[in-house]
Amino acid sequence: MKKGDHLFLVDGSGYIFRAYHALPPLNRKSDGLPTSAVLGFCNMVWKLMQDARNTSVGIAPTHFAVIFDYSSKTFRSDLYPEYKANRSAPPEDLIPQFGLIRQATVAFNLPCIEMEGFEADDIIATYCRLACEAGGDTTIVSSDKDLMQLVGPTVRMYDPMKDRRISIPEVIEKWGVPPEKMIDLQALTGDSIDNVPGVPGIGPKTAAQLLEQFGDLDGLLARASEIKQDKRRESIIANADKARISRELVTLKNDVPLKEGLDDLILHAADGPKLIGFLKTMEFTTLTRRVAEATGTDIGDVQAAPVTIERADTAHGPDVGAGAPPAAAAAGDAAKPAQPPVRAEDTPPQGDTPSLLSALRLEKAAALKIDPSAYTAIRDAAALKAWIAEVNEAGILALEAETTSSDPMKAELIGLSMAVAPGRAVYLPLAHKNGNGDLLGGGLLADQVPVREALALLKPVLEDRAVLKIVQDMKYDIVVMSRHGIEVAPFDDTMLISYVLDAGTSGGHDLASLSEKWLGHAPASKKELAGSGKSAVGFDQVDIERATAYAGEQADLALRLWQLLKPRLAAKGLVSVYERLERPLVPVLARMEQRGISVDRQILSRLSGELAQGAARVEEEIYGIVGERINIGSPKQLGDILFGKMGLPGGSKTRTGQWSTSAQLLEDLAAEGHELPRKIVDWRQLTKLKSTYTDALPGFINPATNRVHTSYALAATTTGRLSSSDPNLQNIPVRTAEGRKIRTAFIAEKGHKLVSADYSQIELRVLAHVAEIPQLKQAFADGADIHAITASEMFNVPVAGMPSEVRRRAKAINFGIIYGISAFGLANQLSIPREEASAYIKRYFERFPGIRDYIEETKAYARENGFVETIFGRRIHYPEIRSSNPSIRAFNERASINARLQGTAADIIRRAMVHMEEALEKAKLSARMLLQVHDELIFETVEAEVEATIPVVRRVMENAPMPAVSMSVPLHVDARAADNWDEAH
DNA sequence: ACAGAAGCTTA
DNA sequence: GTAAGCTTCTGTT
Repeated sequence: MKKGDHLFLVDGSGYIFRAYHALPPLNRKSDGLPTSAVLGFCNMVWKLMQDARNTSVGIAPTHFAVIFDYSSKTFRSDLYPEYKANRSAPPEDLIPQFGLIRQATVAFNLPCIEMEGFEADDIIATYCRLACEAGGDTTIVSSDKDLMQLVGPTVRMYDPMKDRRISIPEVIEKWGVPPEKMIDLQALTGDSIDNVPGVPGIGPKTAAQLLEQFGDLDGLLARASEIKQDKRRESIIANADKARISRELVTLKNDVPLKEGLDDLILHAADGPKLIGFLKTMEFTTLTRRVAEATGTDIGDVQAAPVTIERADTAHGPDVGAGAPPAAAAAGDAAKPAQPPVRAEDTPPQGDTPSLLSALRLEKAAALKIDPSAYTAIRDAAALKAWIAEVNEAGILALEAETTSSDPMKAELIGLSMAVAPGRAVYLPLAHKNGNGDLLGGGLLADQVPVREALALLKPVLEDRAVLKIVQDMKYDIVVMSRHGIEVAPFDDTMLISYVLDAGTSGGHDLASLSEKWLGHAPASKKELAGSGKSAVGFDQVDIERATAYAGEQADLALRLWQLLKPRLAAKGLVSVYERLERPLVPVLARMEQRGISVDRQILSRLSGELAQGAARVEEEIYGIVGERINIGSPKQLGDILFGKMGLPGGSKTRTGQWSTSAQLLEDLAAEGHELPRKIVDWRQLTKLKSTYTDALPGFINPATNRVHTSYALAATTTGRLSSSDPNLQNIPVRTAEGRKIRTAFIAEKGHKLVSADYSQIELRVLAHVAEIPQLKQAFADGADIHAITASEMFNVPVAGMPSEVRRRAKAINFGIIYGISAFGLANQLSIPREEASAYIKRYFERFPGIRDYIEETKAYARENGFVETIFGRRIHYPEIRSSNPSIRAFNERASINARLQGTAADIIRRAMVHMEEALEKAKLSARMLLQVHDELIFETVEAEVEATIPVVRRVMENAPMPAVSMSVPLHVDARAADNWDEAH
């Protein structure tokens, strides 16, 4: 090897696992032999040999080798017996592929290198050193962090699956340290997969910071006492030995006694017939053809070459432990019948009745073929004007905003897709960029109508009362468009129509699910267009042609679904649910989300500090009792310590066979006098509050508005409730004093107050109304203590002077009814024997026979119809209510009992929200709704109007069922104002 | 990277 | 016993 030569080292073992998991399963057609990893490997090697210049590598190889692990037993196991000890056997269908990939390597005319007692990584390290000494360059084909220590001026890595080059800057970017410090970093962080211990509590971020500060691991260990953070310092001092042994484990050996020298790795031209013979045997038709073309071989001249297929018990692939089960299907076995093809065909839409099926067929016959290539892009103002004329003619317009973010408060508008009839869709690109953009908005692609001009042209149509806009998930588009000064109306929302028709049936209400369900068509996914996870790009980076096909289809599908679904609302008597409870709530919620709520950063930061201190203190106490520094956050480790090492009693197992460490169980142990469980419960509370709330919330403060904007989902629950996410503001702590402090951070603007108004016992009131229970109705009419009345009825004790325990039990039963009571659940809740719980329920039904009737009637109705209804007519489906499995059936029965109550309560507050804005406006009040938490509404209002606002809010909420339904039980709303949410609640 | 389990928060 | 969403850990990369 000489200067200018280039050595490629492929980490064969690493690639096998990655390819196996990343690629869809693939089986040889003739006999089902699994081959996805083999094909991935062959494609990758072929590509590297053909066009390394065209990939991120940029250089063609002169030397090439594929390196494999020989077995899991290496010198490291002697150093540290636990090393890689918890590796399990590879998946069954991967086992035969280890051998095949070695044979593929040989077929490619490439050296296939492995060495007993050493890992592939050590061999790679040794070749790296040799190549470097000879003056050559090296590319390691792998993305394994264990190899990053080898990166240097002449050595880089290449990730073939992401086409990404990893050299010194990329290592620094990813890990915060240069390659030569990777060993020390790994020694500190450890590796749970390989069982490298590291130092507990030190992750990559901390490790990088420490190495920056102290130079290297030895420096750090020598001067560990200087570390300021108590816990960190002690952990490092206590675990110095672990760090040193970890360093030995992760340091790659670069003096492996190799059989093949660098000259043995010189790359030879592919032997066409030999390679094609192998590929033919594997039945890789596309690759076979490509290789044949490139090598000038006639495929017909080549016979498929025999291959050897190893069974698990003979293969010496890495990590195939001695205890690995033999592969069930040694795939070449001729006696085995061919397995079914693995790439499953699209399943046809499911209908549950013959009439639905036939209706489906009719519609599908009527539906035009969906052809994304037929959509066009609007590239100038003249075309846009022509399109607008077409829209006015049609009177309907399906619409979707294409943006850069799923958060509508941050999303930049990139384009609009529009459709006026099935198959007649266009895409209007507005802000697609070429990737070379600068801060001044350069990089904008040519031939796009300027945003301002386009929106000015579109605004009249989008706001035209005579043009119905059809949108899938309108709330998102309302927020985005209103940020551009356009109030889109009127509209229909296909997601909400589906939700009203089909809440509770399987499948979501998103466009892709609806398209598959009703049109039998899987739309192009955004993932395919823009990638996913870290490598995702903004929609502005998608080229306009591909964006047109994708976006046009979205609008086309929304339009077709609307045509299909809208008539069904009337057919099923659900128009008023849609028009009164769903559609009008959309703009209301859009405004609430846009307003957001003010959150005090300083309060949260102070709380975070307090919680951190508290948690650290409890943590030390726990370590003191346990005697080692376990990860308290790991239920697995915790279970082992509590019930194994410390031998605490009881302990049930979860369904995965782990010890249960639930709060309930730990509380019980604490009650028996054990001190450790109490501390664990405390620790969990502190860390939960910190991670979920005080640490996370500041990250949701929108820099532009300085407020937190949650997102409400209208179609996420089965019962009609809303849900809140990003952040979820419907589960902010309230039960404990510690938790409630978080609510003090939710504050009113200066000169304003927060008003909180919540329904009292709304679900029990609904129960009293629908089940017509005289005693409960009377109690609510009298404004009495409902749980005390229940207890008094059941146990014949007077309300005055009632022991709190008696009332508590009655309260649990009342809640139990709402949840579709079971003796098992009640017994759990009250920590009493199941027989006793049964007796309570029996007694309850004797005193309130109307409730038993209500329950039985609900079950019978659900069984008969497959759904239940709220008093406003909302339908909630329970397709499994007739299941032959008793536990599934019972679950559906309980859920349906609950759904009538929870759903009715949800409908009531929806109606209140729909009526609220108009009532406030009429009363000339400036109060604004900010949040909804199922039975509570939170407003912000100027201080001077607080007193006038509360009665209006209360009136709207208490009268919300009217005039649709007149309830026989009064609703009661408590409301108060304060500077923060804690005091207002 | 991502999925699932466990655990915890709310009404 | 009902209805949700988020974080951490774990186990496959």
